[in-house]
Amino acid sequence: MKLNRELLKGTTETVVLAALARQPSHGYQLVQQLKAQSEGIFALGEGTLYPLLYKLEAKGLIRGRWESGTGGRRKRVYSLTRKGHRCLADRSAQWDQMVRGVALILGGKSYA
Amino acid sequence: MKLNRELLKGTTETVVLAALARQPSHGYQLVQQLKAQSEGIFALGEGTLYPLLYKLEAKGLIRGRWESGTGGRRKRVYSLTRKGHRCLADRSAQWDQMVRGVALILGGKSYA
DNA sequence: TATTTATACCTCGTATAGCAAAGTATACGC
DNA sequence: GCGTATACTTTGCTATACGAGGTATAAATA
Repeated sequence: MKLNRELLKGTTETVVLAALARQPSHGYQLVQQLKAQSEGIFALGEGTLYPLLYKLEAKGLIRGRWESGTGGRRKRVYSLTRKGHRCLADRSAQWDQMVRGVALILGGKSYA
Repeated sequence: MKLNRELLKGTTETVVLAALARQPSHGYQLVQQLKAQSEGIFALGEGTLYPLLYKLEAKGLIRGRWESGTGGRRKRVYSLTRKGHRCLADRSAQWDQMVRGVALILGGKSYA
């Protein structure tokens, strides 16, 4: 099932923060991790993820460090800052509220 | 708790369809119903709702009829079309998928 | 009667998220 | 040497939601 693009908005930041909270990671890896761990729901394009990472870093929620792994191929590994952890907690709570709000309207009906 | 604006994106259409499925209603009434029924989560502005209703009608998901109630104050009452019911079923399923996907990433942790 | 408040609708400009597409560059297998 | 996978970067596009303003009528109140 292809999800409505708009549905993802606002949650993307949250899932990226959550993924980085579990384990520091770099962009290319994140794209694949998120897709795999969410069973294809969060199949972010690179054009979505990289600008998002820059924004999160500019906001001080994550910090990136250049690493030159095997050979010389550089990659930028991001991890959550303390501020990022606080933000994740907040976003997570907001998400719960959101789910609750939708449930109140949809009211458990299936509409199927 | 003030929700991130972006979080609402994509769900707004769904909750409006769901509200109209329960009971035909007009714009001004919908704004208040949604706010009340969702405990303040879906506090849509009129500048959000009215254009949304026009779009839903243009897509054939809802149909509006002018009614002149008490006195001469006109109001436009919307109800779901058959296509609207099908769309709601689809949106509802997408929402469930979405919630499932986020749960897979956030993994039940509280982050609090 | 005059004024305020509530009802009800309409519209424009702005901010921003996510995406597709294109580009750059290095490492690895064949 | 050549294709593929890795890894990062940037640009332009579309769509959504919102704030702020506007119009107009009915009801309440002073």
